[in-house]
Amino acid sequence: MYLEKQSTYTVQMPIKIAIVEDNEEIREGLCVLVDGSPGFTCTAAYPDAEQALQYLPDDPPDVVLMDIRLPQMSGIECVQHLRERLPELQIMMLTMFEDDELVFNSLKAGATGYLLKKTPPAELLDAIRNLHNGGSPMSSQIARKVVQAFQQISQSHKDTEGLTEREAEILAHLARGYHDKEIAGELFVSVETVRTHIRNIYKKLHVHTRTEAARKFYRR
Amino acid sequence: MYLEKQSTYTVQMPIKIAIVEDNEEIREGLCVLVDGSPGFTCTAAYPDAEQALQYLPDDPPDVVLMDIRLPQMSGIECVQHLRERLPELQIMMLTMFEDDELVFNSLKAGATGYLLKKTPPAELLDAIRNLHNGGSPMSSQIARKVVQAFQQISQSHKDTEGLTEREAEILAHLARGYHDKEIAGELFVSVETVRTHIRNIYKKLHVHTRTEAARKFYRR
DNA sequence: CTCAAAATACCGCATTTGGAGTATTGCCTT
DNA sequence: AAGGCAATACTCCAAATGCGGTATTTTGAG
Repeated sequence: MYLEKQSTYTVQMPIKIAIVEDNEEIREGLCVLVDGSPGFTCTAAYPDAEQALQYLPDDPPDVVLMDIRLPQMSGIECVQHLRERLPELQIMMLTMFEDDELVFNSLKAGATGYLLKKTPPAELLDAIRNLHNGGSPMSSQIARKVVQAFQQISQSHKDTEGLTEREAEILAHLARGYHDKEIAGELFVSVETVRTHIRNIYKKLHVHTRTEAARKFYRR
Repeated sequence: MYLEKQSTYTVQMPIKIAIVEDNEEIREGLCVLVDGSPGFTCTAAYPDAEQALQYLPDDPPDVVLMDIRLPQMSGIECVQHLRERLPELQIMMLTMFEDDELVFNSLKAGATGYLLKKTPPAELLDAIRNLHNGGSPMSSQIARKVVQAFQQISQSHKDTEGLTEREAEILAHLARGYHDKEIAGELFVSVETVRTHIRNIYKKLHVHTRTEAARKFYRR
């Protein structure tokens, strides 16, 4: 461990925050809240995605609070573009809705936090600190959605059930694009054996080509 | 809305909890904590995965607190098996470590919560309530890991960039396991055209077989 | 020990695939 | 008008694949 710049004697570098929100009341409210809290400073506030994209890169903040429903370009698109230009940027979606699609699309676009607007001020500040610290603050309800999507994607290898160990092994190689010959080499058996296994795999999975088999292997 | 059984006049059905943890001290501690808290009841506590699998289905709890590091069968395997038999079961991993692999494998296996053992009792109880209520309690640090994995999986369709529209269309068909002939039929062009496109796709994606191309299409 | 399943291996044959080259047409952009 | 790209289409050839058999050896459960 070595001493970090700000820990020498300065209290702490405040977390620089930018806000993208079309509703003036909310935007001002957030700005006042943030600026009035020790350890935070609001460096900019934009009423739409276009202005954010144009001016925000000139003075990149640490954290962006982003509304989803914006005029013209949506907050999600805005996240996508911001992330391309400023990969370090941490973005917290701040929205009225807990809609599945919106959550997923926001995360896919590159947001790393997702809170509802009704979140109490103290919690919001906690969450921002948290986000800046490498966490992904979100309600456990939202976390469940993410976990479920994650499970759905990761799992469903159940289609490969019924295969023997060896068959599964061969399917795994096949799915990576190897030729029969290469698989045979890897597993130290003859090509004919591999071919026999593959034909048995096809029967069990009810497919007729290796690409279909691979598809089942990677399933969705 | 209709009246639920327990809401008629009973205070609330306590949340039934089972514990799987090899360390006797911790196991007993959790048991006492849970049983001593209003709204919770500990219905069973097992020192290993085998006993949990054998006896737990006889009297299924609402929530299982599962240690990962167990003698013999690991907690993660145990989750997998429990989930197959009792799909309704909510399982919270309770462990010393915040290791990426362990988190992912736990979630893949079917756990929906993940907490560290150092979590204070009050928070633990909150989290259990939360889990039982459809949430996925986890620290925001762990949530970040999940989000990142999610993003990695969801994204990365960038590999198919550079392809023309037609090529992308053909790749999509190819990846579903269609033969050249079938693709040609679908798109009303000759097989030869399809073959030409496919060869161009191979060049652009730097692959040599359709399975590899499909792999890139489904990317991870 | 015995039976069955799994893994190994081979033959043969028709089809598909991968790779190379060439050519025509239409559509942009300059 | 000219050049470039995309889409279309064809030929030839070698290799890989899919599908039908059959057969031996190993392994594990009863």
